[in-house]
Amino acid sequence: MATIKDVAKRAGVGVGTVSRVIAGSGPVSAEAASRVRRAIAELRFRPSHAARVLQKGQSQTIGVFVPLVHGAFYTPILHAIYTTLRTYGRHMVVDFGQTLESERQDALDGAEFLTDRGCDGLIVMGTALKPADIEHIAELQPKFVLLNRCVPRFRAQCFAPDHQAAGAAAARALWEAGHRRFAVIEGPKSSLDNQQRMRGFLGILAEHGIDPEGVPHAQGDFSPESGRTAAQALLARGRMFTALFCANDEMAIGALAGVRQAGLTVPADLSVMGYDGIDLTALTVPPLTTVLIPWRQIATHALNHLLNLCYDMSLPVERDIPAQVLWRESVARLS
Amino acid sequence: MATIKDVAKRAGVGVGTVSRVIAGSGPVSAEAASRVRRAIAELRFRPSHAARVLQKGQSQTIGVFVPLVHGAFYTPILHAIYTTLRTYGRHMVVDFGQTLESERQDALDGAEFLTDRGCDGLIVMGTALKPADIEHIAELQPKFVLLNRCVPRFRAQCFAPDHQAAGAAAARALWEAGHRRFAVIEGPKSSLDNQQRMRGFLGILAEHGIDPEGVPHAQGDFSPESGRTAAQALLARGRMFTALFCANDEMAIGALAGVRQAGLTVPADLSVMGYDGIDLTALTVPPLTTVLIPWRQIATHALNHLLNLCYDMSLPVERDIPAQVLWRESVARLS
DNA sequence: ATGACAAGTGGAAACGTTTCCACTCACAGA
DNA sequence: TCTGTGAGTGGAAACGTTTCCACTTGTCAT
Repeated sequence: MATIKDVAKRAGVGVGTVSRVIAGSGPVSAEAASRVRRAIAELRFRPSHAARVLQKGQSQTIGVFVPLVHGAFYTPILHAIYTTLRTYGRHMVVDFGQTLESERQDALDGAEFLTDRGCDGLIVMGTALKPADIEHIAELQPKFVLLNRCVPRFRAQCFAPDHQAAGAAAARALWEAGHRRFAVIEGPKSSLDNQQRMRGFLGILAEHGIDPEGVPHAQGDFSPESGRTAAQALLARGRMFTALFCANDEMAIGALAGVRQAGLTVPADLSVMGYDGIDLTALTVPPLTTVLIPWRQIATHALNHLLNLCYDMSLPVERDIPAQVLWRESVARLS
Repeated sequence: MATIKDVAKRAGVGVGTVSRVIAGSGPVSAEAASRVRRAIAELRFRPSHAARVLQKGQSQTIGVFVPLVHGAFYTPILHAIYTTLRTYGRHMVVDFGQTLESERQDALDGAEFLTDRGCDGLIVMGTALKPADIEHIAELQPKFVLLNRCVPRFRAQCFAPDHQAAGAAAARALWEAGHRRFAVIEGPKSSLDNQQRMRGFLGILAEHGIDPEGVPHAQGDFSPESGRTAAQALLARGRMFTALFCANDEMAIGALAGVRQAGLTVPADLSVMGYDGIDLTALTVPPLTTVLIPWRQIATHALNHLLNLCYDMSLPVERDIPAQVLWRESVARLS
């Protein structure tokens, strides 16, 4: 591989000049510049990224950690971040967790990995992170934002939807449609955002005099398959409800399959409601009513904040983008 | 940030000794080793990845390019690669394309990006790549494997399923179930693997005396939404077929929705068949009959080959893992 | 005693950049 | 003619590792 010295020699200039041509910094005569550019082309010279990072201590790269690769939830967010980053000429390196159970350790490892790679800033997703974990991340790389997790200590760096309000909105929509008997499929206990939306949902029911303890619930792990089995388990106990609220869309999609396997039809026999608003919900059979969380926007604003932090930019940063209920066919209007 | 020199000073040894302790190479007395380890812990020393790569010319990292992030197809493959890599203590850096149309340029850019980052080897997915593109990649980084694309020049580095055989298997299954009138939803023209499976599919029909030209077909872009509109377009021309074959599962999922919107029921009125065997097909309504392509295994074997290339390992490498038809409920047996 | 050899060690050189400083011109103003 | 200025330039130093070579010790066989 050709180095900057080879280029300098071939162009008959010093290394400083070559560097200036490449970076576009400092003054270079037009004649020298063109000789350098030719030499670069002839030698197929590509600057060594490692040497650059070592020297400059900057890599123009943002590191992103997401708890899972597979599944339909995280990748659109990744895509939004990636697209934005490209428009600013920056790069992205991603690290993934393995399972939801190992999320905490994975996130810590991921933060180490990404920091070691010279990332100028970090975006960390995950709701199972304890405050101590976040302190640890902050120590590794103070320039970071948290997605879907909020801790007081780093409030300014936290970007998360109001899950409790969104859960409440779901309950209100169902109630207004005439539903009075409910069941829920929860996400994993470790997921703080799951707890929040369930609190919001059950809180509204309580306002209407329904004891949260009396609401049948099953637990899944956010995967479609877990939604299917949870729905079947719920139905096996007897059909004591008209509306089934799921903690995320993927489980709701599984629930749709589970309900069908139980010989029931959605929404004639049972209504199903999801949460998140992933694209696929528009194309299920029947199309899924869900709560649209503006994940892409939230991620973009989190990224903007991080870019401001890392590169002294002044991109607009908005918080509190509201969720909204997406009415489709999987919920019957009983009234 | 503490450097190796700081550690050496604090431990009262030379930098060489510290390096040997960290790498576990060369002889070090137990006493010196423990002093070094303590100094490392006290100073919270983390070796600079950039300096290492610069010095060693190796990064223990494999770069992966996939044409798209979002969508359900690529991420399980990514997950499989990632998991395998971790078991060998290696890392992964991913780069993504933006759209299917820009795949060629994206792949080239991706290969540059990943090579610059010091990746020891590359896995490149994408079926739109021309031989010249691949030459270009080979020049950048000779240690690479191609996933889902085959060119004679680099035969040993190519890992792809036999799409033609798999397409033929789909047609045979449909024929044996008694179907005689067909329609297809194709993928984009630029996708070579789409062409292959269609050739396989239509070839079998031709063997049974059906003129491929007479088979109604619509075109999608592999996305669910495009499958929905394609199905509707096909149906709008009149229901002249009993079985609809889709070039991938995501379009098939969309087709399911499209058929429903047209007021028809799957499989009573119309059978739908997918291709790929993504996990979600087990949970659609109705569950989707599809051709299971062993993507995870293919990816793993491609990775094994690459690891052998990069790190002188001797992992087993298998090719020609057969596809198989996954019978579910979306296809009616007419006979 | 002497030589051979291995274990253990320190530090210089090298990896390929960027940055900074010192230097040379050419030219304008006095 | 001299002086100041700024454009243009070359090259040394620095970034933080690994590797290699040279050196000191200690042990063992002769």
